This record gives sequence, structure tokens and C-alpha cells, in this order.
Amino acid sequence: MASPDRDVRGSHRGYHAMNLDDPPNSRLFLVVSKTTSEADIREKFSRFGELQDLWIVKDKHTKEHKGIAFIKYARASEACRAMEEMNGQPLSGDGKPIKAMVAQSRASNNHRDLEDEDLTRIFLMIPKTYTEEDLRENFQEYGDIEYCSILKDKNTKDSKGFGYVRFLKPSQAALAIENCDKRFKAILADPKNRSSQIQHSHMEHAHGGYPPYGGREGYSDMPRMQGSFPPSAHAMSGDFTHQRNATVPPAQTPDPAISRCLSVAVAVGVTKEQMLSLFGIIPGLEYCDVQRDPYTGYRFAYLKYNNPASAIYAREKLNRFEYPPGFQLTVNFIEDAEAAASGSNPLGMMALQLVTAQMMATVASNYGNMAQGVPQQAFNTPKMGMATTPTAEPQYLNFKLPPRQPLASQDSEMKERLFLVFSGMPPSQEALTDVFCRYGNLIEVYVLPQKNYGYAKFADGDCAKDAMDSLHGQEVCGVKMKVLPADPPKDEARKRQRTN
DNA sequence: CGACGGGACGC
DNA sequence: CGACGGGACGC
Repeated sequence: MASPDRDVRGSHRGYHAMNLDDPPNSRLFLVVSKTTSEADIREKFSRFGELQDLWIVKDKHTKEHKGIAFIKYARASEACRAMEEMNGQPLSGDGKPIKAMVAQSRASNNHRDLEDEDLTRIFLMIPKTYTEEDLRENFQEYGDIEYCSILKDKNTKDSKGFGYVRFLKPSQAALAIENCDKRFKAILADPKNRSSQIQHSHMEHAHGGYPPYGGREGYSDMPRMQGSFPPSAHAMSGDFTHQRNATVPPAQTPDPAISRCLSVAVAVGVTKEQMLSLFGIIPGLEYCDVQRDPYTGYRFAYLKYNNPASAIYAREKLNRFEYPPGFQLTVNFIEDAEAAASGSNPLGMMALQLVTAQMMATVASNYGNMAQGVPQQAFNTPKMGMATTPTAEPQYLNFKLPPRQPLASQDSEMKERLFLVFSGMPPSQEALTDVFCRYGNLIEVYVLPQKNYGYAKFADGDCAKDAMDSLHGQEVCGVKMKVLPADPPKDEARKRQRTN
């Protein structure tokens, strides 16, 4: 018979246990025939994802079926897919097409129908050096991109570090928001050009009502003259920015766990095939892939041998090897995360993602050091385009730091936060990152703009304590630094997420 | 046209 | 003393 109802059984419990607007746009408003039952809806809608709530609106007293239902999915992408597939389809016997639309948030009293235009454009923070093409290359994996645009200073043309990506379908934008690197801080963009948009509703966090708008004939914010307009999959713009990979630092020798897996920081344009032929010289190579950090654009290869000896030998022979000429490979051991996931395919996928995240973190934690011993001019070329522009830091501190350690994943839970105070102009974020990562499990360190203090977030309490014990009172780049346990964060309501 | 549900379980 | 980051689109 029908599918089991494990998720919706006892929908009242669910209703009270869950925030209906979390995540935003995960709820659908259905207009159906008055004869449609819960079972009818469940049968048709459960295939799109985890149905967390299902409710048919009935008159409070007469219990009359009003031809309206609300369903909630775990994810906005599921809700959007269901809408895209089911809107306009007949559901039950009478054959009348139903309506399926993303529901307005419960907090909002606005009942304007949400249009695709409201749901297909995302807004995100990007490195200042990102181009529209970089954005496209990073986000096309989530769907059909209509265009990418980056906000730029009118006069200097410098990127302001914000961008927009317009997808063709709401589900694609939702997938991008759900799955892209956290550093993008991607959210659904507020619809543009909704004339006299209510900017400041009296309601606290409601985003206020948008007056109705006319017409769906194309979106008015579409940049004219977008280079690669039709959504296509020619990502070969390999020319993005990786000069700096030519200058990767020496590999971290100290005591990385010996494993069969290696990461290799590589230059722009290096292909999987090239890596295969290079590392395939050593017998036992069983996996090779070249990937790119979606945020920084760093490119690196992931290699796995079928035995540790081969991996050790490969690193021995190829670390700092010049390839291609003029570029030095940086080869490091990384954890064999796949071993932890015993067997099955989905687990293998997760493991690979873990490995990937770790590699990215490793590269990220290395870049602060990349400028060392490198001709400064290498960073002044217009094509440079990395996330940040490090300045040469001959030595951060007056003692020898422990070896670099990979950053923790951006998703990991913060276990400890340190409060940093500088006696003068704080060192760059890159330098600080490179210093604090040495104690392991660093998530992020940042300094508040125009201030002399900042925070270092760790995914591990012991690592944070190590960092504090070692770094408190030290001079970093000539600036005295205090490192103290941070007070609990001021709990302001959550970062704004548009909920309509 | 078609917009919001009473029932919780544990400090 | 030193306490909480960065968010919006020409006309």
C-alpha cells in the first residue's frame, strides 16, 4: 500500500516541537479539492523529502474542509522540488489541478503568492577577488544558472565582496544555499525592484510585506551583457587566480599521521590526468582526483595509495617537486577518512567529503604562510585573485611555532572561543590564522573592523587552551597580544534569514 | 478563488 | 584596561 507514515504520525507533536519557518521556505501552501485527504497528499508528496508536518485546514467549528493544506519538509529544496513537480497537477479524482506554492512564513501576515522570482536568486559573500565566472564555476553544480553578478564600486570597480546568483528553479537556489561552503553565507536574496518595498516594518523581525508586483516576464535585475549567458557546463575557465599555488609553502613534515592518503596543492590548470601520470609512477595508486576549494579557489589533488609505504615514498619523492616547471607541489598526508566509513556507497561519499573538507582546511591554513620567501611581485599581478592578499611575514613570533594543523571544518561546532586583544594595529587575519591553527581544530579567527580585539573559535577545548597558554602575552608581528577565554557570545537573535 | 492547527512529557 | 564581523542591487 502507501508509504509508511513514520514522519507525520502524530503531527501535533511535530507541530509543537518544530519551528515551521525553519528552515525558511520549507513549507508549502496547497490549494486542493475539498475531497482530498491527508493520505492523498502524503502519498503524492512524501517522495520529495522528509514530510515533517501535514495539515489540512478545516473550519474550526463546522470542520468543513476548506480546500487548503500545509505541508512542511525538512529542507527548502525538498519543498521547492515538490512545488515544481506538483503545482498544476491533478491530485485526486476530480482531476482539478492543485496549486502548490511555497508558504509565507507564519510570522508574516502577508499572503502574497511567492513567485519564482522570489526564490531563485541568492545573495552571498565572496572573496574580493572573485569574478562572475568564478561564481558560476562554483555554483553551477547546484543547477542552471541564469546569471551571476558581483557588486562593485562605481568608481574603482573593486568588488564589494557581495554577489548574486540567479538560478532557473527555486529548488536549485535552495540546494545552493543548503550545500555551498558556509563561508559564502548564502541566503535567498530579497527581491529587487519591488517598488516602495516596505523597508522598516513595525514588526520586530518580520520582513514585512511586499506589495504585489506585476508580471513574471523575466527578471528586471538581469545584468545586461553577461559573458557566458546560457547556462552551460563549460567550466574550463581554468585561468582563475592560482598563481599563488606556485608558491605554496614547504610541506609540513612534523608528525602528520601517516596514512595512505595525500593532499597535493597544485597550480592552476593541473589536471587529474597529469597527477595520475605523476603519482602513478609509484605503484599502488588507487584514487586520484583534482578539486578546488569552492571559496578560496585553491586547487588541490587528493590521492590514495593501497599501502602506506607507497604514500610515504610518493611524498618523499614529490613534495616540493617542480611541476609544472616553476611551480612547487606541496604534498601532505591527510587522514584516511574513507577507512572510517566501512564500505557502503553513501558512507564513502560522506567520507570523501570529509577528506575534501580537511584538505581544504589544510590548504587554507597554509596560505597565510605562502608569501614567505616569495617575491612580492608575485602577489601584485592583476590576475592574482586569491581570497586575500597576504603580505610577507618573515616571522610572526619570537619563538618557534608548532607545525601547522588543518583548520576544523566550517561546520563544526564551536567548543571554545578566545578573546584576543592587541596593543596596537592587529596583524592580518591571515597571519593570525596561521598562528592559531598551530594548536589544532581552529575554526576561524577574526578581528573586528577598526578595533584592536578579536576572537578565535575552536572546535576543541584542549586545543584552545593550548593556544591560549602558548600565545597569551606574546608578540605577533611585533604587536603584543592577550589571549583570554571569551565571555559567552552576546546572544542576539539569529543571523537574518529571509523568511518572507 | 485560497493563508495558519488546542493537547505538549519534563529544569 | 579590552567584549562581540562582513549583508544589497545606477537611471
